[in-house]
Amino acid sequence: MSPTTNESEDGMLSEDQTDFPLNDECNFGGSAGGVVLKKGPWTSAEDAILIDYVKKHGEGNWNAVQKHSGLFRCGKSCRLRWANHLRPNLKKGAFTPEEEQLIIELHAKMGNKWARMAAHLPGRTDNEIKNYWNTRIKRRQRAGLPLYPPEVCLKALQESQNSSAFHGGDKGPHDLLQTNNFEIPDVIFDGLKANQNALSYVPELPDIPSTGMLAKGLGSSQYFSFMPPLMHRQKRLRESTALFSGYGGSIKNDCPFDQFQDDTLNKVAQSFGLSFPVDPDPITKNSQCFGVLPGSHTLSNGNYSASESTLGAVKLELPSLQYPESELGSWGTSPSPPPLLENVDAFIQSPPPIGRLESDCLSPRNSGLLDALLHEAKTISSAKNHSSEKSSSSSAPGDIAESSTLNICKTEWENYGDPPSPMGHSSTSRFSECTPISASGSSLDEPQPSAETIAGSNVKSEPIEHVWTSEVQKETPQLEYPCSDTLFGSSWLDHGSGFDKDHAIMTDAIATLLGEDLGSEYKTITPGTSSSQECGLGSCAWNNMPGVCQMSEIP
DNA sequence: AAGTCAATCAACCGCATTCAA
DNA sequence: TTTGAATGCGGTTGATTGACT
Repeated sequence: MSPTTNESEDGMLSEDQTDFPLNDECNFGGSAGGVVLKKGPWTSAEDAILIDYVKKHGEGNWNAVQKHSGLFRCGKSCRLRWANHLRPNLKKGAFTPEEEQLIIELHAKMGNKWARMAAHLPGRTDNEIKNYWNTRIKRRQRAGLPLYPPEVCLKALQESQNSSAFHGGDKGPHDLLQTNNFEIPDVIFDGLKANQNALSYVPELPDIPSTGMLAKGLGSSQYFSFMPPLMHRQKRLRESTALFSGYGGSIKNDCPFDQFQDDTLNKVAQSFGLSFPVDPDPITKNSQCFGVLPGSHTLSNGNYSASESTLGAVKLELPSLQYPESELGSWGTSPSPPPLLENVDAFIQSPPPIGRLESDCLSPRNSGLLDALLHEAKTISSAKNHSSEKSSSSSAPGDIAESSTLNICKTEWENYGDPPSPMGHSSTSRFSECTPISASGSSLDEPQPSAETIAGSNVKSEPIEHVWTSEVQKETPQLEYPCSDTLFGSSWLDHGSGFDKDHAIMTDAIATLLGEDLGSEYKTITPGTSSSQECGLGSCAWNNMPGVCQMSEIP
């Protein structure tokens, strides 16, 4: 596309481009010194003026351009034009395959840090990269393809682990793994594994950086199905704060979940940010799952537009969930799921410590990712199950405060979560999407490999455009369901009286949240161990999911 | 050939950060 | 320390183009 339009123009002012109102911040209240600033495409003459100005004065001080050059453009526009089109050494044309690969890798590590990514691509601009990426996302989403090729995930993972191993979580020497301010040391996960039983509670974890998300093992392409709605991160913070301010602020004291009404569910649904890559009718199913009525504005508010609902569209940007360090500390806010289920275990198996509840309750800054999902599930469900014994000392610390009012949440969840097929999307794949994939087609539901296994050569790379479909899952002859001890952490049952109950609570809540289909695929492993009557969730098909509705049957 | 739709790209917009007065 | 301007960044929008029907 030509960077300029109307080459015949003199580049100064044209009637049709200057008579509209100007209202952005670079217009100095609509004009600069009474001069209406021009907007719209640049002309070659304007380019020439700008180039000449920069030659004389150098870059910067863009607001002075208009004053000194007679160019009726605001400083921001000048800067953008220069940076994106006029500065020397800009590389034009399509991205090379190498560049594309690098973009993918960088995005897997950085998220939507276009400027930083551009720094790794000489001659390319952040705008170019951003446009490319957005186009690519749309394309892949439309095709139902995973966002990240498996090899990218693996590479990221390996690099991360190398970084962790050799640098103890410090930044590796390779800038590809350069961390932003939001990245937590990889050692945290190591510590989680090592101290899984010792950890009292995971909320001590700071925000899991999206940056390291893939690198930390959950980089499965399928993972993008859990991508939260993409918002400007500051907006997210603000909005989520506002979103839950009614809860967060009150939760400390009263946890007034009487507010947890229908719109609350909508909000929680938003916070989960669930989307379904190939779900033919995600709106409906999401709605069913989360109690969002079809047609509700909530989904669109949650950045799921009807037109793009299938995939959450461009909003599905995984690693960019990066919050300032100042925002870290509440595990429930973790923007990313833990890389492996064993880390999920660590996240969900331990009861919250006293004093953490306020930040954990309903996870003010929900990631929409699995850990948050699980956490909220646990929180909600715990409320129900503990409500009658909130004073019981057997309850895990923190549960007490959750109890009574959260019960309302659960009730609401049940009200909304009971439709026979809340998600219409295999919950097996739900979990699969949150776990590293063995590209050989083996299911993620297979016994969860260690991070080392995933990182290692055991994992065969798939073609970049590998499609993760239900067929792939079906190829897996058996879904060796990681049972409760694997999926949810053995310590659930190992920690004494409170934990087996929590275990059931947790899984029950997951069932409530995720819907019915999970059971169907697990049924092949432990068939017929339960019937719907066993489940208090009515039509909940989780009855077929061992370790969920039949949790008590797990030894 | 005309109309429609999707892809692409440039530019805009709003917000956050930085920095100097 | 405060304030406001300058700058940077990321998300979004709208125009253009090309493919398809």
